[in-house]
Amino acid sequence: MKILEHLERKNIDFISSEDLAKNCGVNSAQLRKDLSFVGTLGTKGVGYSVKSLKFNLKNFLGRAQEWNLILGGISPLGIFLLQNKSLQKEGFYFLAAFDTKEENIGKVYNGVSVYNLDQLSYVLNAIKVDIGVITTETDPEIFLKAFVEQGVRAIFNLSNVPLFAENPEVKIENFSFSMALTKLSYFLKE
Amino acid sequence: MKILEHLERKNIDFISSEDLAKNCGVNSAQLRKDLSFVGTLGTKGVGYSVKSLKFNLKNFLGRAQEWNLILGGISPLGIFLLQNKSLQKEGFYFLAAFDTKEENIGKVYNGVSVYNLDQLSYVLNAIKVDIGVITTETDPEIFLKAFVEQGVRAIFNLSNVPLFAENPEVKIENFSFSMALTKLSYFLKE
DNA sequence: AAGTGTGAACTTTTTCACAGCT
DNA sequence: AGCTGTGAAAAAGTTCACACTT
Repeated sequence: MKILEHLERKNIDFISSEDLAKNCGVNSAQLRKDLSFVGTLGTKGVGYSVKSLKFNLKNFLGRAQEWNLILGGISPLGIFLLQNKSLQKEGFYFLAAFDTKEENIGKVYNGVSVYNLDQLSYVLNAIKVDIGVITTETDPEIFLKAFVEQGVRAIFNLSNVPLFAENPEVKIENFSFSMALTKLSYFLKE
Repeated sequence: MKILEHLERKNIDFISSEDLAKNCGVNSAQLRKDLSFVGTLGTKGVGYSVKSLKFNLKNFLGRAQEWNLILGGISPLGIFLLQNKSLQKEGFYFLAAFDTKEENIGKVYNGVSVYNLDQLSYVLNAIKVDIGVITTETDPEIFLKAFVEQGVRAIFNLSNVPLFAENPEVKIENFSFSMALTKLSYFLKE
């Protein structure tokens, strides 16, 4: 996606799987097979149109539309995400934030109000939410449970404790900085 | 790791691969095979000692020691990382930050000074650096190139453009919030 | 009895290689 | 001539199932 935009900026209109694969750090057959899963996107003897590939990929990945998010947990990372405008540019909008600590309730970050987690079902009556983002430092399970109970089917978990969904209807994406850095520390250690 | 600490807090001393696998959302045979790669850690008929497993895993993953980081790019995310104390608790220490914009040079965030990228080799004379963290919003390649040239072998790339190392001696870990959220948007789109 | 460690079977992913379109 | 789309082959990863240890 970002690579295609990069190519677009360089005014490259068409690209072969070979060249694109090099940009992505993968094998060209791999890339062709993956793209063929999206649809018949290339032209034999020519390659892929950067513009149309971007369009098709965007649709396929669900990035042609906008998505509504809620935040669980007013941590430094949570506040960072609310204040950061770049996710909005990508089509991801925070509509509300929730916390359990009384001192945080009622605060407003970049136009997003913080509600008590108790109010979740009440607030979700008024808005349609696609993704719940959990950034609390303690007890992420509380937010997971509450979000899933209220019908949120996609969870982005940025707390330090990895979460796993028993319900296959719910998709959880886990990420933590220390986990990512651990992969590098393992590499450095040989 | 975090799961083991969680168990420790619950005063669980020994755990079977079956139970631990449930906590990790994986198959128990998988878990046993993975752990056997680390060493002979379990006791037949009993299971794994949580404490000793944590110790062995920490060593294996290179997390028994501390690591020195440098930051490339004074973006909101970069400033967040410098100010956030939780990575220090995990043994990851930022020693210096680099930027190309004159207005940022000389600033200090949480005790970490911002230098001009030109000064990289000079600064690295004085300190040993393990991991370069790139958080710039534009031209992450500039930082990648400079870091790798100065012998940094592990790169954590948080810019929006994924990076790939041609040199197999260098390990790059890519992450972006929009990429992670895209996985969820794809899931929601079916 | 309980539960590890691990070969063997199975499944998935990746790569090769080439027929066929432009 | 150049490059895609895709079967077939190879490699990698996962699960089963059980001998063996405490």
